[in-house]
Amino acid sequence: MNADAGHESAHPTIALLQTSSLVNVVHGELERMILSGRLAPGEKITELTIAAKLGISRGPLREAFRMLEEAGLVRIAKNRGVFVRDIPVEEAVEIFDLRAVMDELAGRKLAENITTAQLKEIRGTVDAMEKAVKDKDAYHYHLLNLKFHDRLVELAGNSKLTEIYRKLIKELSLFRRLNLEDGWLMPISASEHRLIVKAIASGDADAAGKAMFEHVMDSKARTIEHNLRRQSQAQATRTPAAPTAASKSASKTARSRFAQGQ
Amino acid sequence: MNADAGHESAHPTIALLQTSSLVNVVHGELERMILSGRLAPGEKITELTIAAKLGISRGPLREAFRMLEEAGLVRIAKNRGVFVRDIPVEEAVEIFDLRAVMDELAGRKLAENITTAQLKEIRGTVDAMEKAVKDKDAYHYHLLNLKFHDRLVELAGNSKLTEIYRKLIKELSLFRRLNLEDGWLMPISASEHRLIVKAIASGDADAAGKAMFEHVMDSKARTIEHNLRRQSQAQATRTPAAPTAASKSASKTARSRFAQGQ
DNA sequence: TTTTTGCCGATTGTAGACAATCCAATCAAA
DNA sequence: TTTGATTGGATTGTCTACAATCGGCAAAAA
Repeated sequence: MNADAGHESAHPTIALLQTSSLVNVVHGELERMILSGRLAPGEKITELTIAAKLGISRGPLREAFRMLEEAGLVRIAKNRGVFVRDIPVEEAVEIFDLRAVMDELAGRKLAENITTAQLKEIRGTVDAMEKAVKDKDAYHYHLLNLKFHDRLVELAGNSKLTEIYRKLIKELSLFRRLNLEDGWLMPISASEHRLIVKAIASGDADAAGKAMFEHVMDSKARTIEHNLRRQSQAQATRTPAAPTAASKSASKTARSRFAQGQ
Repeated sequence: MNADAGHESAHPTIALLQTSSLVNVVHGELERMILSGRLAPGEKITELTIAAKLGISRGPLREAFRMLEEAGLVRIAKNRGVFVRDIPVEEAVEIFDLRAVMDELAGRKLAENITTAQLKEIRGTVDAMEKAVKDKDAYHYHLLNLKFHDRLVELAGNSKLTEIYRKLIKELSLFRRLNLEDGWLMPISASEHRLIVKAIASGDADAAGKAMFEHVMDSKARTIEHNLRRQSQAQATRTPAAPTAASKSASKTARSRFAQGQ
């Protein structure tokens, strides 16, 4: 009977078995499939299909679905099934507004508490982002951008903030018009990241908070504009082309009103 | 084939059956039991007990538990069971900081968009709160205070903000030291509510945001102070009294380290 | 042709059964 | 007395089976 009651620091694979049940594993797997787009927004998820594919029964699967529902990634319609959620523009806008004040809070905390080692790490990420811009590697830039913001929020030291922030980011990734089909948003925002880091490094909480806030709001504006452009453009090609084919494919892919929030 | 496909506005009880499964009902019931304190923080919830009490099988119950876990109200420890979560002070502080910026956002939006009818409604709630203060009815005041803030956030018109706000409030109610044992916090904050309403009514977004922010931070400070006082006082009575009896009761009540977040 | 009605396959909702794991009490040994 | 192993009861994890519901298709009626 030494220090820890129980088995805190066992062998990693043992610890995994002790903490992870089938439900947890399946939940993680489904989340990855959804966030990667392998399960597309609006798509219906049939229990038996997934259960057979993963080689498990429906019980744990249904528990995982309930977790994903609470996380806002799927929608469960009684007697009808589970659908990957499709975030409407209005909700995306709301999330941006919320993110903005959360990032602002993160910026303020960071300006007050960040260490030089952490600053160095962040600068490294920004360097990598600028390199990705030079290489015109939009996908890599996208990943680095996610990492940049996630790390900043994490370093702010408020775990609840981090938790909610990540939840929102996951939901936002279901706003499909944002990142699919014609590549990721091109990095107009690259230079803003330098400004953010600079403001944080200066220790000026107001400036850092404002830099973060404005950055998110800019991102919001770009996303909306991008969305409007895509929408009108899609309508322009669809209307004169083949209206029947469009409605046909809409009913064919098991997309439905159940995908969106109520 | 008129307007709505399907059955939008059916008879209320029918609509209930169409949307609510056992899982939803049980989830709501458990949530009420937890938030009301009938299931206390740290307490273990045994599946069979609840299942028998509600007259259902374990399947839907387990799904409801997963939802509650994701909502942060319970903690599931593999092979060990479900425990009502006990929010530690540090987490409560984090929630307050987060709430502060969310309420600030709400205040700003309200200053820009609130209608006179809504203002009247809010003023009515504040009136009721002041009456409760006069009557020294702390419990009623507590309820009105919750309603006041909840309604303000709701009127801000950002449904995602509302959703997260409510989630945080629920979690915060599991910070048991906050509201139990020696009555609710006495309403030192009563006059601040008038200031908030006044700032919102003036249409000054900065002022309204600041008023909301400061109010939450004051609430945070009071809560921490209150908590520290309770803690030292509890220690003072416990240490000289009966140490063995204390440890005994601690093991008797099925409270455990699994109740808190990791 | 258009609408309606009844049926059938497919899918989900719930319950019950079995296997795996944990906790506590008991007992043996130092 | 304390430490360690063992064993039995209780509880959870998972699976399978059955009941309820839904959506689509075809046949019948208008």
